[in-house]
Amino acid sequence: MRKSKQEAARTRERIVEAAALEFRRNGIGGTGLADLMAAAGLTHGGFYRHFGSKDQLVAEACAAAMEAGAKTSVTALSHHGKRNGLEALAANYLSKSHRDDRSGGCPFAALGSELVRADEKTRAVATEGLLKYADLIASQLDGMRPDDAKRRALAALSTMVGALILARIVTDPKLSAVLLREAEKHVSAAPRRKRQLRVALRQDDRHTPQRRRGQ
Amino acid sequence: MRKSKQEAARTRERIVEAAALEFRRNGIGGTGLADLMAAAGLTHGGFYRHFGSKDQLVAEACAAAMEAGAKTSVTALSHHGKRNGLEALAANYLSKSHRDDRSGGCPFAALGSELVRADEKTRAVATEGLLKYADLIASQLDGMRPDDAKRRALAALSTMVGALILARIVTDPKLSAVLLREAEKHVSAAPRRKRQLRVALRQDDRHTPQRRRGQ
DNA sequence: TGTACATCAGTGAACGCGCGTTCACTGATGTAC
DNA sequence: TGTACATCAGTGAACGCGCGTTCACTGATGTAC
Repeated sequence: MRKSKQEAARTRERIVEAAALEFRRNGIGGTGLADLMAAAGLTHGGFYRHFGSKDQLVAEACAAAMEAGAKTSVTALSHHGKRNGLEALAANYLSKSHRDDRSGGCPFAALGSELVRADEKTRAVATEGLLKYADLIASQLDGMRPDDAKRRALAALSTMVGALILARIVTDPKLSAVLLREAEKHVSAAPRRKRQLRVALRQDDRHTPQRRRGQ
Repeated sequence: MRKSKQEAARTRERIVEAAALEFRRNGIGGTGLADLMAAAGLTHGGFYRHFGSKDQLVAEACAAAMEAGAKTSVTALSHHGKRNGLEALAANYLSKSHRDDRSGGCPFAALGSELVRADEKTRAVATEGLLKYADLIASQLDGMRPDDAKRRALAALSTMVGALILARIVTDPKLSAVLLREAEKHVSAAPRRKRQLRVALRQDDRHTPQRRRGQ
């Protein structure tokens, strides 16, 4: 029953992809290797031909989920309409469809409190993914100094992850929707508001010439 | 070996309190009933004299953790110095000591992604806790219409929960600190900024008489 | 290029282990008279 | 108030179960000559 190297490599990828889905759907602790291998179309015995332990798969599946999440966001960016990039990202992330699709969504929201207790390797992978995602957000914050943008991106990411988790926990659908909506407003409005404030204050300092003229 | 009703009631409370700690420390799935009963100074056999199932304990422990979390925040409010209430709450929640004390901290941050998969009863308890906590935050947002305050409180809570989870996952201590700091700035600065903006715009509309005078 | 042999991907049974849950038992507490 | 009995909090062994992991086995693939 030996398979070719090519086939074996494809099998391995299939296991990682199935794991990335199943871990996010049922949690890491809630997903058994037998179920997982079955989801990849295999029996559980073959698992250790590809991975040294479940923990190793966890790290790889986490990396795959991070990659997929970033890809989804890039797609959301390229497909958005008149809104700016940050608003498009926030609207996509804080949508009801994302809330209701745990297995295909953000790994931080799906696995957050399990990742806290994961081993060093997995947490390092998650850290790298977080930085990549933050950079993606920061790249959409034009008109800010790069390090300001990055810091603001981290705050935006915190808000999005927190809101998505809370929106998934809550039993009241209305409250769930409010959580998503308010986070979206908060995330996408803040930078504009800041700019607006800066403008307002500058006009104030300089005595708002345009309005003066009209007065 | 029968114990008096009073003693039994105290035992029950001890189990719930131990569970509230252990679940947050090791996760719900990661905490066995035997460990838990041992932590309460008992053997595991007696568990079912007090609870119908582990799930029932999960719901009660979740409620207890919510209660404790709210209490901590109220304490933080009463002990704060010159800062306003929201800043005191955010500083307390987003402190390194909270980050490093999972077992005594916010249940949403400690159990977030496990609560998503918890049963209806537990999620209802969590929902109630969330609303209580949001009200507490909202009560510190003076100068806003009550429903605006409540909505903003939900966004602030999302940011705090998300930031704390991410700060706990991340392997880089510097990044962890930045996550906390930026979230704190974001949460506690936003309302003030908004007020400032409103003031600036109003002054602008009314032609800022004071500044004019000095001009 | 053809042959003989080693490799190893995948199967399915089995391993020890810890889990949630059950149960017979103990003996102090609570209750009925 | 005292006595006899039922209750039941807590113990410790045992239950079936699913977990991660191991292993003997199969047979197609890869390799050495």
